[in-house]
Amino acid sequence: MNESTDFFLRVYAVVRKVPRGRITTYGAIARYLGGSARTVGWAMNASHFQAKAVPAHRVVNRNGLLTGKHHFATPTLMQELLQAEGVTVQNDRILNFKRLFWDPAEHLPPEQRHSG
DNA sequence: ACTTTGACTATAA
DNA sequence: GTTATAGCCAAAG
Repeated sequence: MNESTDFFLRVYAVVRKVPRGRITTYGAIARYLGGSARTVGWAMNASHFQAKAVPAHRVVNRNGLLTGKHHFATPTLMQELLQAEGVTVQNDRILNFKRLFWDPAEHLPPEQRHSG
C-alpha cells in the first residue's frame, strides 16, 4: 500500500465513523486528513469498489447539497438513504444542515489510525 | 509530458 | 443568490 492509496482508506474510515442521521462534508474530511476536498471526492468515487460499504450518502458538499447523488445506483438513492436515517432532504439539499453537520476534527482524535 | 475533467472550497463582484 | 476566478490533487485521454 502506498501512502497515496492509504489516504483513500483513511477517507473511507472517517466516513464510516459518521453517526447515523448525521452528515459531514468533503472539506471537513480533507482538513482532518490533511488533504484537499477534491481528493476526498475522488476517493468517494472509488468507494464503490471497497469490500466494506461506505456510507457515502452522509457526505455532502459544504452547502449541504447532494452533489454526489448521480454516482449512486439511482439518482434518488442518496436522498432516500438520508431520509431513511431521519435526515430531511428538500430540493437536493439537507435541511438543518449546519445542525446535522458532523465534524471529524471535533469528534475524532487527531490523525486517526487506520489500524484501530 | 500536457490537457481536460471532477462526488470541492474560498473569495470577490 | 448567481457568476467568475483561483487553489487544490488525482485519474483519464
